[in-house]
Amino acid sequence: MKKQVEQWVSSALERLVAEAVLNSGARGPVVVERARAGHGDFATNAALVNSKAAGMKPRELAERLVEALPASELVERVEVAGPGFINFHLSAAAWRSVVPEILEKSHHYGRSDIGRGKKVQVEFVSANPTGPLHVGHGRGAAYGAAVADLLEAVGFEVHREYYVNDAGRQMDILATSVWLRYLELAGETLDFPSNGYQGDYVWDIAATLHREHGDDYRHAADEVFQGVPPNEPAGGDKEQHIDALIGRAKTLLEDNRYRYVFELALNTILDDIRDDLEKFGVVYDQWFSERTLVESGAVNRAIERLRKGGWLYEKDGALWFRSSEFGDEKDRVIERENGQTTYFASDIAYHMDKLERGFDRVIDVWGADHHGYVPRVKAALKALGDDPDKLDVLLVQFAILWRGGEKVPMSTRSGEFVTLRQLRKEVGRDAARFFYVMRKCEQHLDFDLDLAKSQSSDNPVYYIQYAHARVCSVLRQAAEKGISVDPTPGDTNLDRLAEGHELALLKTLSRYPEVVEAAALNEEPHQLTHYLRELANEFHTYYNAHPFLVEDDALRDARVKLILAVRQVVRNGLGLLGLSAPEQM
RNA sequence: CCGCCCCUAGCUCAGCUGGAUAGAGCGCAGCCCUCCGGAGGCUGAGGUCAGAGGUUCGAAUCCUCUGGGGCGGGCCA
Repeated sequence: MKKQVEQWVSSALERLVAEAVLNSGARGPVVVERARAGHGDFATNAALVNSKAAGMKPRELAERLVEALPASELVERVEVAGPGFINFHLSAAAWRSVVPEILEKSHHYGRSDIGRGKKVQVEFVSANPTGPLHVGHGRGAAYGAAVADLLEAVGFEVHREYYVNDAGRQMDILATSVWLRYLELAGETLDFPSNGYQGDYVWDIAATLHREHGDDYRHAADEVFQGVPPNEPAGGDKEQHIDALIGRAKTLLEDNRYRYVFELALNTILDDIRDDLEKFGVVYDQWFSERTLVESGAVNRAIERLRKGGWLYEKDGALWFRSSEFGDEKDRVIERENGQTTYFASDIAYHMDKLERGFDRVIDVWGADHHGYVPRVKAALKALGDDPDKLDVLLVQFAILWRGGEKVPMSTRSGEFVTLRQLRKEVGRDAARFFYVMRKCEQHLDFDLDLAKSQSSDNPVYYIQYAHARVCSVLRQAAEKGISVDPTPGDTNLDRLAEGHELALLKTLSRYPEVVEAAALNEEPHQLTHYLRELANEFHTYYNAHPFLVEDDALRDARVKLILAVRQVVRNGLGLLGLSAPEQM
């Protein structure tokens, strides 16, 4: 509907240009938008932004534009208002046409091809595989998945990816933690490092190792801790302590056995994460391993490209990247004194690889605590000669859980965090997916667990899903009463839709494609959650005001078609957010 | 100290990228409805858009400064 109005406006503008009233070179941005109450259905600022180019007052130009508009029976009247807005009042027939459109397009209603098949990669979650996902990752998961689905809905070719940090020191700490727990299970007594991974899942992996391999990996605790500097509580440095332990693990287990423990830990956790996300309705096209970047030589290739560009230098025995030349605060190390490349080096290679794969656009969904990282990655892309504007980083703020009016304490360090799995179990997948995307990403999220669980109209998830179930319920009721319902999308009888509630619903239904488009292009799923709540509200209001299964065949047919359209749109919207549309609740 | 983000009704938040009289839910006050699912509906009160300047026909929206809050600032990931 909006597109239709936009066409009328632009054709009127063309006409004035042809008549030399307007200078074609100096046209400002013309916007057509949904008008607010009292200003018709759509409004455009076309006359305001072009008045200078036309050399006449805005209202005067507006009158000329109105005269130049093509005639249509969908328009009731057009008026000039305020400083020079043009307001369109559409006929009821125009709005009614949305019902057959929805019923015909069915689950395609709201989809479009404005993305023109451009390739977009969305990388999200990408949590280190050193433990189960927690509720912080959950928001990134729900947000990234929704953005990806929305972009796909408007015609982009979307590639969903999880970057697996399987090459860093954290993984060594994990493997060593598992081994130490295994030693304890095997009967050794030792002081577990304060910097090691404390969670129960580490015990679980250790138990698997012990169950399947008995004492094969056992070494005496004294031997393990031989020459290891003291831990922090004992007056030492915890980092040096854990690094020394990693060294001992590698020495004592030797390559292949260490590798085995490492892989066991990695794969167990990765499988768990994959399973967790799948049950959350989040599925990836690719799990991209950091290690393959190193092995394929991509990291070295990235470094070489930077070196050729003259963006590298050596200082204090390390290799530095001149990121400050490209807007970063300071230069960054990409290869350490000990010859190891940094995490940042991998990330440069990874983003280089993304663009080499031909994506027109790359979206990273990161936790907001990584925001300082954005300038250096963009700097690297610039230095490599790539276009940094192809990369869009969405920084997702933390979610704070509330239960019983109090913050749920979460300290990631001690392993005392709420896992995504626990959250799912407590509030269910649908509520979790919805609540996570209710706010735009840069907004802190207050996640009210009690509200998410409550089965009341205060809970937006239930309110919306109930609208869907209620339509289904009406249809069941009709079937019980032996009332036949015509499911064909024709427009017969629709002229019986004349109530104010019905007109309001029609207008809201017609807005859905615009909402999906805006939510997708702005990467803001919350626009869709707000819309769905509004639609549900209008439906419930309508339900309370008017009976649908009336005696009058034609009227009943029209109303049933309308609520079928509502059901379809609710279902489509929930689907894009990864929620189910239950037939009864 | 520096950088990024946030500040809109009592609370939680929208505000369609510069438009007309700033909106919704909860809460509060009052009222209606017992009908296809009461897991309702209607009305009302409630605002210096954190503050001050600036940009222009026009600012919650863009720019600068100030205040408050969050998060960062490793040869960690």
